[in-house]
Amino acid sequence: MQLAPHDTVADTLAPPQAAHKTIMKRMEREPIRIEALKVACSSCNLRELCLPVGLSDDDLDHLDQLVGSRRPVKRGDTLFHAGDRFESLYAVRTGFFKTCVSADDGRDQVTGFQMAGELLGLDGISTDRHACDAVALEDSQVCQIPYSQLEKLSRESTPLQHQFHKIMSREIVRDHGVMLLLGSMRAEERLAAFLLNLTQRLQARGFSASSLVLRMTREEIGSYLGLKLETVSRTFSKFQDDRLLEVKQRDIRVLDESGLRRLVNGPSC
Amino acid sequence: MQLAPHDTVADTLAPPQAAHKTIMKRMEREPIRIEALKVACSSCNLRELCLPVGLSDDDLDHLDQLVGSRRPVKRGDTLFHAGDRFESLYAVRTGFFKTCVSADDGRDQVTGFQMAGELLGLDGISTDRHACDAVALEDSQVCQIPYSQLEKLSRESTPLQHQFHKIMSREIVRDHGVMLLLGSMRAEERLAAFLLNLTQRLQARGFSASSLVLRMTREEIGSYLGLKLETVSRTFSKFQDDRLLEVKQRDIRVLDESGLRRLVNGPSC
DNA sequence: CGGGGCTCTTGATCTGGGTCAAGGCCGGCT
DNA sequence: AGCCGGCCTTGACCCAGATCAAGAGCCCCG
Repeated sequence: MQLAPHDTVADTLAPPQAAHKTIMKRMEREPIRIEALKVACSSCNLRELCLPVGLSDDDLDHLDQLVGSRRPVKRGDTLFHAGDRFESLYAVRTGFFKTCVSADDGRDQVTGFQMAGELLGLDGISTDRHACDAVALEDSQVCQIPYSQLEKLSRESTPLQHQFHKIMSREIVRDHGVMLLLGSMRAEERLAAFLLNLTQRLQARGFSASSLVLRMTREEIGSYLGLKLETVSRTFSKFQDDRLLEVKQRDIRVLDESGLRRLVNGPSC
Repeated sequence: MQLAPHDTVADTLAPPQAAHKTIMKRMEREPIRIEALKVACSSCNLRELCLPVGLSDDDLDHLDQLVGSRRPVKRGDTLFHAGDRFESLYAVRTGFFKTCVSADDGRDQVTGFQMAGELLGLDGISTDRHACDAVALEDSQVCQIPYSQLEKLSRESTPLQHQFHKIMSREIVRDHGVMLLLGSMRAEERLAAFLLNLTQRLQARGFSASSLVLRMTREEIGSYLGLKLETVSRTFSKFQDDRLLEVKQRDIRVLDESGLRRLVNGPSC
């Protein structure tokens, strides 16, 4: 079982790096007017990974009106806190986030890592308050989607409604995959599953499947995987000894993907 | 943090035992005509725990038309399998279910236990196929909710749409709570959290908060909590030694609820 | 009402990953 | 450039929970 499929993603996606560079250049020229920078869903290169999947041009126009403001979030900043009033969902445009819940006694658990095209804030719908913190792990931009307007629009557009439901359902399926991982896998299997999931999502966004830069610390990986940071570090080293990976701090090169896959599926036996 | 809040439940709910007994009596008299037994959402004593929360009488009438058939599921029978085509959601009317996902290598993980008023099948929306098995742990009845009709109706009724979204979101929040449990709690804390969650949900349904009959085996509890059945059994025994519980096989009596609560929140330290 | 097969309990032992501790690396800031 | 603090690695040791094993309770069915 794949940890978090995201497998409805279109394969025909154009590599997003180029557009990203353009934006960056523009940001250098006009550092003050970032927030005014309006990019419509209809012309966004993430549309096949994000909310607009399967929408007609007409529906897309409506969505464009809804997704008004873009918002930069600096590395380390919190997009929303648990307990904050829930008003909007956020689609990651560029960058990388983590979400985490905390227990009363302060222990906390990373519940996910989100990259371009993924939605943040779905947990807030249930009680009108966010149930987790969302923190940017690098300088990022999000598109703000006012929830009441999304509900309104999805009453008018069947494909949008359908797509939104699919995204929520996919989050539930993903969570169940993480439960399987946390409940029944051993450290090596967990880390292998995690890496395969990351590379797969990066690949869907036009990046290399074999080399990646981790945006999170060993501790954050550990929290997500139910392991201590020392165990994560040791397991990385073991994978390196076994010629599955090349690890240099946060730079990872996958040398033997099928080896990782074997680890996840059939354990040692 | 509560494991799975379900805290939007109305406190004013009439105890369902009485109605349950009535149904049971009727079932004894007319064992063959069970399936014809039509109970509308509008007159269902679970309506404050189920999909109809917050609906107007008018909307309820529409929902009644949608939720046509009721279906008995015998103990041990599977309501749906992973991979089955997804067509309907199911609301548990009476009885008790577990849902579980399985890895390629056969290991499986119980992802939840569902009781009266809770929805089964939400994971199917994402790929049009169910992603887990749903198995009845006692003789049960479910209301079948054809999904396409639910989508249609929720385009026409804002409160229904809103309630449906809340239910999906609540499932996501619940899953995150389970991740916290699996990722960072120790055996005793996990079992205590599990028991508190169960008693809370039973209480919301009008049952005693202090005595319950487990419908699942030690192994199923263990799978859900990421523990082996021996550990579950030992932890029950320990709780009994510590005067927190009285345990006789599947009959559990909670002797010290706040003791359990203390275990979950502030661990030993 | 007696036998067989699940469950559940309990004991003995083992081990994967946690804990504690000591350095090393690296990037940001003065 | 050089220092400081946050990350990361690695070693030594320990312990919670897994594993293996034996037997007891309970329920269904003939």
